[in-house]
Amino acid sequence: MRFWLMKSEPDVFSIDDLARAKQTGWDSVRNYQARNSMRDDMAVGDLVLFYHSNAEPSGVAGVAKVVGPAIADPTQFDPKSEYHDARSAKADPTWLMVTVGFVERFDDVVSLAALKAERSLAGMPLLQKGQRLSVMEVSKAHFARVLKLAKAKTTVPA
DNA sequence: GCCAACGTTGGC
DNA sequence: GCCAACGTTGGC
Repeated sequence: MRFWLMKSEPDVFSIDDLARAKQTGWDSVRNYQARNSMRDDMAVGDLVLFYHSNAEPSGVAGVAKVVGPAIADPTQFDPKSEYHDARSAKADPTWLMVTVGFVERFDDVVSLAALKAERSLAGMPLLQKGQRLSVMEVSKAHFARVLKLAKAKTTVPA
């Protein structure tokens, strides 16, 4: 299995929203690299760090899990959606989404500052200058380290 | 609100 | 295919 980090603005959809909803289609991704990760590299059962961006503070707020494979993102076909894409054909959708389920909400967000202060996380893609991807892979070691910083109940399978 | 960094678009 | 202009992300 693989490990991931997915960003969401908590004003739009937070870890608490996911806890209430139990699961959600990770729609509205409009970046090809992120789409390709969902389409080609994510599998049901993979674990996800749920990251709050543009937040106070920004950081990892909990754990989620991939519970459904990449399927067409319905917002691309909705003319009323701000994510509508008139160029996308139903037979060959441009944009995809996986379904993500709730696993755990951390008692305290592991802030970006705390992640940066952790030397063993220095190689994390999230912490590299200029990166803006909303879906990115996390190594097992980095994933486990973040869980430890969060005093998480979730554990990484052996 | 500012702005650095990066992705996308479109003219040529 | 190049690259300038523009749009978006996201920390601060």
